[in-house]
Amino acid sequence: MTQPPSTSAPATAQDGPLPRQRRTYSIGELAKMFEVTTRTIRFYEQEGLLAPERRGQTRIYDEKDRVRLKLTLRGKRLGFSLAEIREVVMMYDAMPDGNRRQLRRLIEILTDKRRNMERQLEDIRLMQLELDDVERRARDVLASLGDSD
Amino acid sequence: MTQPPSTSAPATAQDGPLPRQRRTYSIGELAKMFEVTTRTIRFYEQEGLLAPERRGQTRIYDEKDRVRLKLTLRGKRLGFSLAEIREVVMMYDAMPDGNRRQLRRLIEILTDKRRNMERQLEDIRLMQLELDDVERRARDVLASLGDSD
DNA sequence: CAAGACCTTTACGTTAACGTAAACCTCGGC
DNA sequence: GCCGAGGTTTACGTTAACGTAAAGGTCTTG
Repeated sequence: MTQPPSTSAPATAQDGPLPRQRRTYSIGELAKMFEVTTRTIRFYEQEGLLAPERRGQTRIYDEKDRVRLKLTLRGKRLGFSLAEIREVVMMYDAMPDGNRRQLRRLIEILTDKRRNMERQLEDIRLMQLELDDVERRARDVLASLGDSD
Repeated sequence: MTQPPSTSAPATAQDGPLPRQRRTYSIGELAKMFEVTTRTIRFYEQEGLLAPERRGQTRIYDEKDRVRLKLTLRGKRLGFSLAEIREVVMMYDAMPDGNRRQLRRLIEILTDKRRNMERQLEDIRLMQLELDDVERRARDVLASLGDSD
């Protein structure tokens, strides 16, 4: 282990309240924490979504990196491409000294994403109804199979 | 969504009582209707998600096919793979004469999907908050840029 | 000092979901 | 008769998002 064995991470796969003291993480820790491979994390860096510091060769991730990874994975679960995620993330970073055009563009993108979310909400609602229906039918058939088989 | 009723029945002479209600679609019609390419629709067939009838070489889609395509595309928007979608669709079709094991398996899958939906709902909620936050900041910066730029 | 355990880079492989192109029918209209 | 707008098959190409393997560095622990 390259890390000080002070506190072993719980590896809950979700973000939990981790000890305030531990401000940095190794790539392996993050990988376990979010249940992804180290390859994935390195790939995200290569795609410009993460930029951890280095101690020698070794990557050192801090709280900000961890949050980014979390947001990235959430975006992925919602079907965003890494390119889309990067677009927002990078613009967010460039915001403080962004010019009007960039900011308007960012807001435009956000509005678009929001519309996307709305549609997904509706899709989920409909899909849930579908699933309910199918399951109900399945249970009916199963019940009707009662004593025969 | 509702298109002019262009029944693709040739309406040749020798007309018997044409089954009203029996609307059919060409592949091109469906493609336009859902804003996908014909390639996509053929691909879905190849993957076992659609099974249109044929008149000669030509594919003839009916109402059931259209609904299937709609559900498939909705599933896709929610991040399901075609394999996952097919799994549910095929089990649904095989339901009537399915055995216990198959039905239980189907219900199992459905429960899994439902969990998936729940998580997505939460993800969307969180993502919306994120987007709100970013947009608010962006607007703040934009406002503070008031007279300078 | 050797063995693990963890990290690194480089680079080729894989899968899903189509895109794209070629080469071909077939039909209704001018 | 031919033309354009549809349809068809076959088959190779592409992209995103990693997987996987090789070959090697650095600790630390027995």
